[in-house]
Amino acid sequence: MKQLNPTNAMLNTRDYIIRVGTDLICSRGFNAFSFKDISREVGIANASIHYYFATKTDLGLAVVQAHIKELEKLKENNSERDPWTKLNAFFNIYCNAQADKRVCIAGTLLTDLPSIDTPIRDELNKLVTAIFAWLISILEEGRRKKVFYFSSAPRTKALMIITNLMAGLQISRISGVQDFELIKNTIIKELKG
Amino acid sequence: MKQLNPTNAMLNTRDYIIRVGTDLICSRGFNAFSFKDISREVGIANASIHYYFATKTDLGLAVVQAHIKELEKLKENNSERDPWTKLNAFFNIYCNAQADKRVCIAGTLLTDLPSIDTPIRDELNKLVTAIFAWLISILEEGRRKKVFYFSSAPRTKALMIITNLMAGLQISRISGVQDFELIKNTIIKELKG
DNA sequence: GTCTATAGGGGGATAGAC
DNA sequence: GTCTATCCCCCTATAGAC
Repeated sequence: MKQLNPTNAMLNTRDYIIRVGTDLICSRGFNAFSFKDISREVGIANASIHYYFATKTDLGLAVVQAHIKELEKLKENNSERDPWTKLNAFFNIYCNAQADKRVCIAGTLLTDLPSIDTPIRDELNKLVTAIFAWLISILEEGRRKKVFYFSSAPRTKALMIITNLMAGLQISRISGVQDFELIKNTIIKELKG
Repeated sequence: MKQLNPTNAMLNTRDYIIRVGTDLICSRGFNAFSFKDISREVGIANASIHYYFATKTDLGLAVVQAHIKELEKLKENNSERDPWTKLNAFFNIYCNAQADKRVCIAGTLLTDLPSIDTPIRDELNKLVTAIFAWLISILEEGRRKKVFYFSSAPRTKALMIITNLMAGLQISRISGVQDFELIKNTIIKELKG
C-alpha cells in the first residue's frame, strides 16, 4: 500500500514530478499543462524540471512508462488471487482515477494523438497492449473456472469492457459519478450471467 | 446529402471555418490547434478568423453548436424510419468520424475538460444530453416493437453503447479500424438477443 | 541539484488601412 | 471582409552562477 501510494513527501523529486505530471495530463490533457504548473506544485523552479526531463516529451514518456510499471506490479501482486479479485483490482485503476476526477492516460493521449510525439505514442501502444493482455487473461481464467459468463471471444469482451470504463470516466465528468458506478455494476452483472 | 455534406467550395467562410475547426479539434484536441492552422487551410489571414469568431472559445462554442444542429437534423430526417435504420444512422455519426481518423467531439473535450471555458462546457452538456435522449428513444422504440432485446434500463443500455462507441474511436486509433467494426458488430449482435 | 535570467518561438488578440 | 503589422503573454528550453 505504501509502495503503491506513497505520500508526496516520500517521493524523490523525479518521481514527484512524474506524479504531478500524471495528474495534470489525466485531468487537463498533455497540451494543456506547462512546466510552470509542475514547478508550482512541486516547489522547484521551472528550469529545474529540465534537469530530470530534458523535454516535455521525455516527461510524457516517463509518465506512460510509470503506468506500465504500476500495471505490471498490480498484475504480479494479484497473480495468486481468484478472477473476481483480479477483476476488482483491474477496475480499481479506473475507480481511483474517477475518485480524483481524472480520465485514463490512454484516453487523454489518444484523443490528441496526432499532436503527440512518436516516442510517447510508441510507449502508449505498449501500455494499451499490456492493459488488454491482463484483462484478457483475467477473463479467460474466469471463464475456465466458470465464475464469469460471456458469449464473445475474450479479446472482444475485453474490448467492450475497456471502452466502457475509458469513456465512462470521460462521460461521468459531466453526467456524474453515479454513471461510472452504473457502468461498473452493469459489467459485473453481465459477467455473472 | 448535399446539405449534410457540402463540399468546402459550397460553404460560406464562417461555415468553412467551423468545419476546419471541427476537424482539428476532433483529430488533435482543442488545445493543440491554432488559428494559424485554420487560416492555412481556409486560405484567409489569421486575423480574419477573428471577424467571425472573436475568441477561440467562441469558435469552440460554434463547433459544438453545429454538432447539436446536425444531430437534430439527423434525428428529424430519420423520425419515420424503423428502429434498426435509426440505430444505423446513429452509428454512422461514429463511423464517419472513424473513416476520417477522428474521435468524437465529446470525448476530446471531456478529456481536457478543466482547461475548457465554461461556455463550451455548457454547450457540450447540451450535446451529450441530446445524444443520450436520441439513443434512449431509439432503444425504447426497438424494445417496444420487439426488434431489440436487452435486459437493463434503456438509459443504462444507452450508456454502455455510447461508451463503447466513444472509446472505440479512441482505441482504434492505435489498435486499428477492425476494432471499431468489432465493437459495432458486437453491439448489434447483442441487441438481436 | 537548484537557482535566476533570458533566449526564441508561437499563441490569441487588436488596430487600422483598404 | 480581408489584409498587414504588431502587441503582449506564455511556452519550452538553455546558459551559467551557486
